Amino acid sequence: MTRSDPRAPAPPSPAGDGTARPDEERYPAALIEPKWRKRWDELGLFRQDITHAENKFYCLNMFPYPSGDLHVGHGRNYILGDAVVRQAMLRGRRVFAVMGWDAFGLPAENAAIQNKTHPEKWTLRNIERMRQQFDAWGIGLDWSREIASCHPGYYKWTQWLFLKLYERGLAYRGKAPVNWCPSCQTVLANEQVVGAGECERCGTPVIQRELEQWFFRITAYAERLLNDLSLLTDWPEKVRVMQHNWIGRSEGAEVHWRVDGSRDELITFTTRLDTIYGATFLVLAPNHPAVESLTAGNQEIQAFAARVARQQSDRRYDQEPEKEGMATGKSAIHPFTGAKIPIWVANYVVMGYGTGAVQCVPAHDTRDYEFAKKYALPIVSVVRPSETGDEGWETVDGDRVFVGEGAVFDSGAYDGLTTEQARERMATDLATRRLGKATVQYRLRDWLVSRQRYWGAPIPMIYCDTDGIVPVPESDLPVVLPQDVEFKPTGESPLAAKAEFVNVTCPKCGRPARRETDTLDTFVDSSWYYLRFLTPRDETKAFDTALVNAWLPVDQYIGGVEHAILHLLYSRFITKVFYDMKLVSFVEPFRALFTQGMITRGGVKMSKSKKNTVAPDELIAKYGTDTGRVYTMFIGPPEKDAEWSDRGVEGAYRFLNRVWRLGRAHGALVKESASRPQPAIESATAREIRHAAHTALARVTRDFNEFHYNTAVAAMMELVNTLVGAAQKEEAALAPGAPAS
RNA sequence: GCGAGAGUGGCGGAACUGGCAGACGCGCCGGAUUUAGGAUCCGGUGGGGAAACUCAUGGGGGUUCAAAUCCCCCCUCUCGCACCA
Repeated sequence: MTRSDPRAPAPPSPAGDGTARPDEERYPAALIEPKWRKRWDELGLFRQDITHAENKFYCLNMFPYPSGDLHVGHGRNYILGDAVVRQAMLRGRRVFAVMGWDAFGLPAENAAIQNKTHPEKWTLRNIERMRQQFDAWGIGLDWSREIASCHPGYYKWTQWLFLKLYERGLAYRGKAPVNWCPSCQTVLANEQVVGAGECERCGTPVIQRELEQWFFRITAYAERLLNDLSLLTDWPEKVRVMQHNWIGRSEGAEVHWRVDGSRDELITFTTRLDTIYGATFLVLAPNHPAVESLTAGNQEIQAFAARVARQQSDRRYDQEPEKEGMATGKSAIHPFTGAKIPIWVANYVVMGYGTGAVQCVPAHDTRDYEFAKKYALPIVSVVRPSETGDEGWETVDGDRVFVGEGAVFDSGAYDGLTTEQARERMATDLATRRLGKATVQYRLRDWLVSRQRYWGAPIPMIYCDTDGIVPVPESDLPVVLPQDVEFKPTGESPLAAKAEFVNVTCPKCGRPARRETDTLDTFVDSSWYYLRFLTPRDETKAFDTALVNAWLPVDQYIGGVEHAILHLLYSRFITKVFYDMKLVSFVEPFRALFTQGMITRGGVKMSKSKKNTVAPDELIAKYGTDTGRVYTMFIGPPEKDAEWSDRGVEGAYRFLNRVWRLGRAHGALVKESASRPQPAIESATAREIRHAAHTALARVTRDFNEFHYNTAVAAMMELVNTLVGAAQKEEAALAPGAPAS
């Protein structure tokens, strides 16, 4: 921003004294932009009096993780959001635009280990830095409402949320596998497992370990989360579909199979109960709980199951692996025929879906067919296609397998029924005999919220030898994260090594007890933050029901598509829980959603680790904020990824200079003519200008409503081109052959 | 494999409900300015043709007075999920 930089905006020289030719005059961004930012601040333009909510417009960008310097890729999100905010404001909406920080999480902890600083210090410094950058970008925000999820005044209420879920039976403790590095003795997040399942730090193969962990029972809300997607008409179709698939509802039936020669029972889930007369074997997932008892003493098969289970958990293959299995030697009793069919363990059934046990009908399922062929298991057809043709036929290794619908045969009392009728009847009959029933399965799993990490909200629970699991009383919140802990990864939360933290008296019996030392997943922090901005400093409650009901749902939510599933699903879930608690009156937190694309450079996402970022500070120093903003808007369709181009930036800069020169040369005229009555007969040029202005107006309005900022900028460029052309024509007409100066 | 989206100049991309394909920008070419280069400003710029014209929106068919846009078949790419029982 120094004057000596030849590219810096030159000071205006209206006298045309020879230091700068009029056609070279630059837009003096360094003078103008700070002036206006100061003015907005003085006016309190973005401060909102929340006591009035009529005509409200709550616009929210997904709050960022304070990772340090922002680059122009981040800038795109906030510049788009700012455009939405300013348009709404100009249209007289009561705008609510706020910013916060998703400030807990692993990177802060890693940075702390690396730089020997405290995560909090690192985080707060980054926040400070990023706040300045937002300001330099001219993003209009009500900073008096800023929140940070790592602040005790905030996470107190994250902990409160946990207690509320616990009270309602929606938070529970259960076993779950974690990624474990045997060498580092630590739990690893999925993203710390690299290559073919190795520890990011030391390269040791990562193993799975079962730990007691906390879960949120989001599956209890699966049906509503699915159904209410239909309310979200202003969400991108893509995101709705992703959520739909993630929840993954399928209707089918549970079938109980008695294990021959034992009192044990296996439960399978199938969507094709109608084919059960064709079931010639059962397959269990390698980590199915029954595997151990069924194969007691058989080391070979247990080793096989363990190996295959590990392979499954890696899930780092491009194609499906070759199907592999071993017979357990045990059989199950077919609930309809009484036949004994063998029970196998195989790698193509996973524990994470259904019951982890399936009936196998090789004649009507491609996977079962493939497996049956390999191990020479019987293949029994029971469905006859209702129509001829290729409908419902699949090809496996050159063989044709019918997986479609039709009529069943060789199926006892059900012969002749359509597959659909057979499914219904069979389910009813199973239910009567208490051997099964029609059920609905979801792919969605419960939300594992425990993290064996330091930098997060402590889970407000206490373990007492007498009273068991005891929640921390609400009046004792927040459970404050202690400052001085050792961050060395040890395998459990660093909090566990902190005696002053761990040792506590039981709130029930007063005897010595231990605190939970795990912290909450940061997605818990972000699952409710949009409710906090209305009353960011309230120490008496998480949010104010009346205010929240007046100002929410968020009218426009903006963020990256990378949050299309988890963050949005969790927020929707928590909102529904609050709805059930009668704390909010709406069932969906975000009325409209816009997911913008990333900025790439050299074809890859702009990121610090890729070393392909463009620093906004340099950009602003060289061209000014508005150049960056115009370019960012113009770079391409906002919902798509866009490649950064330094040449493109210069184009935006040229455009702004054109506007500047046009204004300086003709601004006075415009002002004057505005107060003059419209002449009865317009000149051709005047008509051309009027037409261009109205066209631009219409297009920009339409484009803004549809997030087409790239074409809105183009429309304004066109208008300016027309005006410059018109000005030249007029000058030529006024001074024929008489050069000025 | 399933689902979603996309294929238009040298490049990013426009084209509202079927109505002049290529807006706008980058690049390139020419001009002005400059000792020169850069920067800046002005103009030109899909292919072929001297021209009238003509050919062009991944490929092939179709509907229509009229198709980038609608229908059918095929190809390619991107993203998401993935042995979902």
